[in-house]
Amino acid sequence: MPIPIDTRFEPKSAEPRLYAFWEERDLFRANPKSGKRPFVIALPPPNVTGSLHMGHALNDSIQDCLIRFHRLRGFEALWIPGTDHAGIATQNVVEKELRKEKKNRFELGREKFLERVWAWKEQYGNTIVGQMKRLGCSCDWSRLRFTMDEGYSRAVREVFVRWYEAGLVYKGKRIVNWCPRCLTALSDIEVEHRTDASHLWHIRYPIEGDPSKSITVATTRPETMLGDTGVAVHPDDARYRSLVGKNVVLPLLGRRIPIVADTIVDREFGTGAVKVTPAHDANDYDIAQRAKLPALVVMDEKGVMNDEAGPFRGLERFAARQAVVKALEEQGFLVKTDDYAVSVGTCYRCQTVIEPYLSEQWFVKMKPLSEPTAAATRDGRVRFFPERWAKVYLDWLDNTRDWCISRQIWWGHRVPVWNCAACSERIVSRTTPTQCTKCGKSELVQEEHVLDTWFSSALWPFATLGWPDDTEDLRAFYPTSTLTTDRGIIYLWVARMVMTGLHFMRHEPYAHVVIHPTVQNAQGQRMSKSLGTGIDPLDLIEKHGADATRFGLLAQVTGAQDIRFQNERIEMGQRFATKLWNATRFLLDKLEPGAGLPALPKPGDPRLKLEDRWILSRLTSSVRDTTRLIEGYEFGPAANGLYDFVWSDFCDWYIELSKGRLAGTDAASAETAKAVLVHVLDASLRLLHPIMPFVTEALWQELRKAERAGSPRAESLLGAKWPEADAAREDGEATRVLSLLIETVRGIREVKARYNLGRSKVRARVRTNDVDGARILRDHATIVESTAGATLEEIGPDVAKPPFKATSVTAGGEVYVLLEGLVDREKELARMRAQLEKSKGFLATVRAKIDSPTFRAKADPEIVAREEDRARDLGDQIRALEEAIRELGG
RNA sequence: GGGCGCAUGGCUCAGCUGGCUAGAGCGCUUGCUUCACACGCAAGAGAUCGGUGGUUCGAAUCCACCUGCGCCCA
Repeated sequence: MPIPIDTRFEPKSAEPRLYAFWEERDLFRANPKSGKRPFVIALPPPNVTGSLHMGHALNDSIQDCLIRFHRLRGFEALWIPGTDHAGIATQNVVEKELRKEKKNRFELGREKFLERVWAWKEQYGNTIVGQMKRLGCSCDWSRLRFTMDEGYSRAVREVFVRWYEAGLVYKGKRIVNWCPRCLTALSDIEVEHRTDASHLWHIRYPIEGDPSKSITVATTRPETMLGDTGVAVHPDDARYRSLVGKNVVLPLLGRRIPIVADTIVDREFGTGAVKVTPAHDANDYDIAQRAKLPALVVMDEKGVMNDEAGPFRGLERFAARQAVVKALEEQGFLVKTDDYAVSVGTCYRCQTVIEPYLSEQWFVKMKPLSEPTAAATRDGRVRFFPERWAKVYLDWLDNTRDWCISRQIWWGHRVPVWNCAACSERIVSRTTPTQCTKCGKSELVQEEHVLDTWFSSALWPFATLGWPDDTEDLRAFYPTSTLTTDRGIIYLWVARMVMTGLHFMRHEPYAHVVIHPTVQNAQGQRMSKSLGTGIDPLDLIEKHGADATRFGLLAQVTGAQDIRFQNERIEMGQRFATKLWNATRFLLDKLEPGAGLPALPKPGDPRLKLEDRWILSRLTSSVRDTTRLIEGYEFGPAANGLYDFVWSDFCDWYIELSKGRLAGTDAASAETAKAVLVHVLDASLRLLHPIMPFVTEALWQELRKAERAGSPRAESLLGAKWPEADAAREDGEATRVLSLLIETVRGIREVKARYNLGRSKVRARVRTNDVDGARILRDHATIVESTAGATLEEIGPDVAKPPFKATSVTAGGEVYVLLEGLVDREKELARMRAQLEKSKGFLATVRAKIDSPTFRAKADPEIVAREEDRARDLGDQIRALEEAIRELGG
């Protein structure tokens, strides 16, 4: 009585059931006391506003693959999940809701608004968690964190205070990316760049005291000239050297401003002279710092020109540009206007053009933090996969500016700084103070700003584990092992996590950083909701199953930086899951429930037949390859290698070869075949589990039904062990012999296909090139006969050619298939001539090598020997083909 | 302007440190309802590996330059 099993795997119903099975048994929970070596991944926290997109799906598949792989390998595997409060994004979502109600946050007030955001978060914030479960992610949900939960917020304050006390956090005026619509500073990643067709305006600035002389500057933003406080040239520029130190009279406003020298000026750009507007350009700000020029803000926070703009006051910045150009032209200061493609930064939320804006903000001093961070990568403590990303990362660390950490929004960690209204004392505190530490009065006003979201996520690897408390988790699981993420946040997030980790934990937060490719759509475009170019991974899971989705995504991961999404790969995964299901079905049909699984004979046991030794040898290679590939984060080759092994080696050949034995009368042989089938299938399930957790778990449990009661086999595949590569199972001889047999089988099948003989059995003779080959074929004739659908009448080096036959020339000799008058002479000739041409061409290239004395002298002796073997085989083949052609009268 | 990635059969991609008669999946052609699987089995057609030079006994693989597409930084 075989073990019953559904004819088909239905991911839609099976996957949620299996996930519930894992969760009910709490199998994802990590134990800090286990004493096992930890393997830890901190999930890059998705935005609470987010839903699973293709980038998440890929990144999560990679992480789950690593976590499940290490879990099977005996590590204490911990995948820490969580979500990010995502300042501006979340605030915008709730503001949009308010707008629908014809309200805004200012009417509500800060406190009420924040209540509203929290309510929204409670209701919708865990959407993505459910979606990750659909994907099969084995996160330890008991440790789910949120960047604004109570403990985490304490970590944020702790960091701020400690850095402030160390002089690493300061308040100051700097140029920031300012969105005049959102009215806040933005991080670099929140600024998108596009190229616009615009102009380069050349403006003449008269030299003070000598109106006949002037210096011409080129600019893409003429309206900012109102805030010019200098003109800069390169110190080595002979054209302007005599002018440095002189003043010019600023057109339109008549202000006197100096000409300064600075090496940052590009002599090739425009006229080689640039206007300096320190309050509205980051480079100009730097020049001004060096030249001690004042900074003059000429527009307000909404981008409207202020009092400093004189006659242009009240104009919106782009209207001001027009007006300024017109005025310059009228007054004869405009020298010329060139067409020019200009790169403009825009707000990623509202597409408003970003204004580099001098504004008072909180900053983190970068240099003392970035230097040790760069060193950690230079000396190999933090490695990147692929390695090339280390360079990108180091370039940024070596040139980074101070980090603006304050944002003018409400949702986030409010800067833990209070100012005393009575005595102006600044209090920076871990806890909310009630009275001034200096004057004792309680008129404290907290800073309005909140911290950049990345400030809190920079603490992720240790704040999630309970820092600043000295928790058991922190001791057991920090540092984490591997971080996998998108290249887009290498600077913003990866670098900053390493900085904080080194600074507060005195240890880098992870040893490996895996930068996964970006998933593009089939046309090579970025997947984006607003462009409608995205594909929803949940649709894929719905249609093809989570296993198929994961397989398809992982199979596409190679070293390249982009992958074009191929639905075919997902379909491939789906068919693969079905294949695995059916292979198991085949085996279960031969097993009895509770009867116990047959034990695999030891290496060298004579019960193991050729094909047994062959598949066990192949399995050994597959175990070794898969282990190495996953350890090296080479998911594509790992997935594809397993696909080939299971499908081609195991299903196409081994299962086919086992059928005769299982149906035959030799009970011992059948038992051995069964044992090998069980062993290889079982190992394959474990190898595939990190990639396709659901179907492998389902089949594992089916296989378990054959076990006797009390078997030590784990109730879930999650409790199983990763297969070991057993060197004693390696068998080069079996591999060599089986390829000769496969060659011969293919020869016969090819003839049968040529004559459309379908499933009918044919009679065949095999002429081998040598006695050794003949012996092998005779020993294993049944293998050839059963898989080729043929009867081998004669085998040997001098087999007589039958009169009516079709011939197939193989590497080991010739196969004659008896055809009794069916032979199509033309078909045979065409076939053989084509093969002859090919072989001759190949022989020529091989000969060219062998005949070259330098080749013999310089190439590896192994290579030389192989080429000589090849030449001999080809010679045999060519002779056989020529003779066969002659016989047919060709 | 600097850096990086990609360019291989009709399509999408593998081919890491040079030894390949260049693989896979899809698509295409032919045959097969073979008792695990038609989401299948078997067989087949189809590529001078973007271009030009160079290094080498030997280059899809290394180097230089060029062309096209994409990403990042300034």
